[in-house]
Amino acid sequence: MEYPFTRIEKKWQQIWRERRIFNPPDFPDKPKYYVLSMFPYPSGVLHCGHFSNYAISDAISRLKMMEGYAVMQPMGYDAFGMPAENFAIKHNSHPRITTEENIAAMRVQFDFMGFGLDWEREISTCRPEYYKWGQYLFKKLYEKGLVYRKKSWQNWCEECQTVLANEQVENGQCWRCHSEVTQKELEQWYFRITDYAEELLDFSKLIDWPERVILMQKHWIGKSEGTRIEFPLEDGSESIPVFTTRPDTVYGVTFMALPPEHPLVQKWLEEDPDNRELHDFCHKVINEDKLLRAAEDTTKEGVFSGRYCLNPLNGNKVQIWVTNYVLMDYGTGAVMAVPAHDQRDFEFARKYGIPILLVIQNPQQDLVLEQMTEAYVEPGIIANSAPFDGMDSEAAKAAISARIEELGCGQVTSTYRLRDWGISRQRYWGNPIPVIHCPQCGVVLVPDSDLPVLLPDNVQVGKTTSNPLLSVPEWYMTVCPKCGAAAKRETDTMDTFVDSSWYYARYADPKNDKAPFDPAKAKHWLPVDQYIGGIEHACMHLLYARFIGKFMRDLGWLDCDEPFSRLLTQGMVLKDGAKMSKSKGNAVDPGYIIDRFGADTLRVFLLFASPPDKDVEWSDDGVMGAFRFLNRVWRLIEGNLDAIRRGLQLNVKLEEVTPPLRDLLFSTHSTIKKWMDDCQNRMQYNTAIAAVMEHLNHCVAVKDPARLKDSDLAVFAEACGVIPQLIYPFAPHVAEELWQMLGHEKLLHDSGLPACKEEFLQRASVTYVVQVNGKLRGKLEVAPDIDPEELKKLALEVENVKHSLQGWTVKKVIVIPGKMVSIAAGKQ
RNA sequence: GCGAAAGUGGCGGAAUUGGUAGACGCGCUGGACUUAGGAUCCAGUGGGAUACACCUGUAGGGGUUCGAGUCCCCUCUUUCGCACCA
Repeated sequence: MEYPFTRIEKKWQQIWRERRIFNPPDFPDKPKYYVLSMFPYPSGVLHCGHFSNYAISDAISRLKMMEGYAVMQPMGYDAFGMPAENFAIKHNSHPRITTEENIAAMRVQFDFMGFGLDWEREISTCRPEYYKWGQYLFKKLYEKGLVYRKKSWQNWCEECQTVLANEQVENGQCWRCHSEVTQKELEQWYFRITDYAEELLDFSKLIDWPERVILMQKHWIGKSEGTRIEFPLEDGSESIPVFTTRPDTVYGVTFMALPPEHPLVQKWLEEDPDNRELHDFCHKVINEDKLLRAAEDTTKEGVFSGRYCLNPLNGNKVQIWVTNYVLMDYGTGAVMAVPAHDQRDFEFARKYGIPILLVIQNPQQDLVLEQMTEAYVEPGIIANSAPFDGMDSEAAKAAISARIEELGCGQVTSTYRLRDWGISRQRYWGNPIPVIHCPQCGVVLVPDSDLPVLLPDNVQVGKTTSNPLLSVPEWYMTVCPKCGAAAKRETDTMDTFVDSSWYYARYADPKNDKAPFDPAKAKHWLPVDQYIGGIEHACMHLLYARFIGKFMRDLGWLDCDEPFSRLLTQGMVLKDGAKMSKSKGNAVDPGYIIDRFGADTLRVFLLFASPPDKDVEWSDDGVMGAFRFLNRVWRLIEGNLDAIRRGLQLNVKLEEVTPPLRDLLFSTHSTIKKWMDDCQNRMQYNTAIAAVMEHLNHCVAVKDPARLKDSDLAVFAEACGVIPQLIYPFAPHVAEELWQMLGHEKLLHDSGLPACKEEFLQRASVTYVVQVNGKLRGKLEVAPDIDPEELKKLALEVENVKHSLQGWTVKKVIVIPGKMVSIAAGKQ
């Protein structure tokens, strides 16, 4: 017989809805707990990965409710973006329509699972009431000088017909469609995330973020400390700033390396239209595949520009080369080349016969220039550097930097690998950038009263090769809000990561039509206490959201430094070792599983299969195992209902409990203890469930419960009676039903945590293991408070121990309280 | 190349501070029961062996320790992130 999961699940979903247990007020009288899962893109289907994510967040949420918190667990849709646009093209429809249809379809699936979500707070980023405030936020950023426009070489995805931010390029491919990313020169809007680089490196306010994610962000931001030095051009007209982490090698500079994109190089190209060599080289390199050009094994190439600059420290003439190995967008976009002490410069200098000058000597073994096959990059003793000779090179870094600052030709500084966030997208289905381009006034922000800039509906989606909004003149043709002249709207839309960089705050006040949210409400609910999502967003969404969170704090809208206190990166759901996907044909339909075994079974399976942060390997048999477990729980309680209900009225009198039930009593309380530790401290639900299974096995083993004497019956009833509480976070529907059957009035979220009573954790006897030289040789059942000396004596008298000690001499006996006696013996 | 994490039965995974390796589940083997089910219950299940005083075993090799899956050194493999960052 299978337990009636369909009836039960429907019933409790309805009761929860009616009692509004998942709809906390704005200012609850209990302490708050904010649980958030990264919102999904509305594809129309929830797959196993979603369910695994939400099963985890729902378990946390229900646990916190039992613990007495007012829990908010909202849900919404990351609805703008390329996939929606492509989906609509494929179905010959409009993204607005397909997106809303998909949202409706997904809502049904959410409901089937019975997740404790507050649907009154639902948001969808593609609705004007939401994106209006994204535009407002853009304006705030602009007003604070954190938005600018710049023409430069962009990561361009031909397939998606749009640019991509650096974070969105993976191994030279688009993060979404995995087609090759090329370079295109475009004028783009940027958010100055680099202004927050230093603060983004401060991870101290994050309580439980995976070390891995912190490390990834740290590397991504890539702070490096060094010195900025100005190298004046020979003619004195201007100077080239460089950034170096090796100021100790300045005297060894023999050439200057510039990328073709460098403004000075661009200027020279204009001045010397006839310099074919330079023109050809620059043209070739700029149009080269960026990935290829950046590859480490790409041959270093360059041409001499024919110009010189001067080393500010000694006045030496320095050749200026245009090369393919310097990046325009890192540091100052120029490198002082020290071939003796930098491998790249070394290779380049050898290839083009540029002089090499040793300025650091290896203290172990003198370097001889002619014999060097690679650069010497280790610290050493300064040489050929006039006043600094003989100094330790590490000390010289500071000394030479100080000298540079004294001379006024540079300063100690830091530079970051992180670039500003390019947020323009040449796509239709996104939030319009609230800007008007006026021929007279230039860039003009759309006044607040005109927000939102509504996305027009009548766009020829997918038919254009250029920005789709350019096909709607009646939309982009407008008048300048300042001077009234004919003007043109910005036709780029915002990166969808802008939408998701502040949504967590909107949930605190999702229907506000006067502001993005009421700061008082947001300050109450934020930060998010537990955030859950995939690790793929480590350097994208999670970095952007931290940045915008800090910005909103600086506006006074929030009072937390970090939007997400705790982060859990959940694993993927795999089948046959590979990520489930429709294209691979290995996807499992969660709908079928729910129909056949119920939502609780699916949840238990997903949570039991592995710890939350590890991948889950799908297994049909595993689902059966979860189903069997819930059936066993059902049969235990339903089959002994009268006895349990009777026993729950009785008190446990310890002295009257018979030994087998004494063990069950211990099991009840040690299980509660382990369960609490696993759920609250370790966030390891697989072992929490395993502990309940083990306890269930003990309960089931009790024979003829109805005939137990009072104290034994009380123990049995308590043992069984606590199980609904223990499975509530994982299988809430069946838990709630059983809890009600046991006669409880309150719902489980309001039942408090099960109590572990220390006095029942005392056992009548303890098993000690006896080891001889690390090998298990016997066991002892003794009183828990046995005298150690007595215990040693007993251990040495164990038959098997005596036998294995024959011909050996005992050297030491070690007692590990409650666990073992270890005997060290030697040959004598 | 650099950085990080990991490697435990036939499988998913336990072992939290160095203390009985393999909890729990799946699968498998044998049995019981049966209004034959995707049922339930009982027993067994790391590998050996001369099968209850044994040996061996956590990728491989060394080391520390009374005791190592856990700590240290070396090697191998896998996964992930970054990748000319000056």
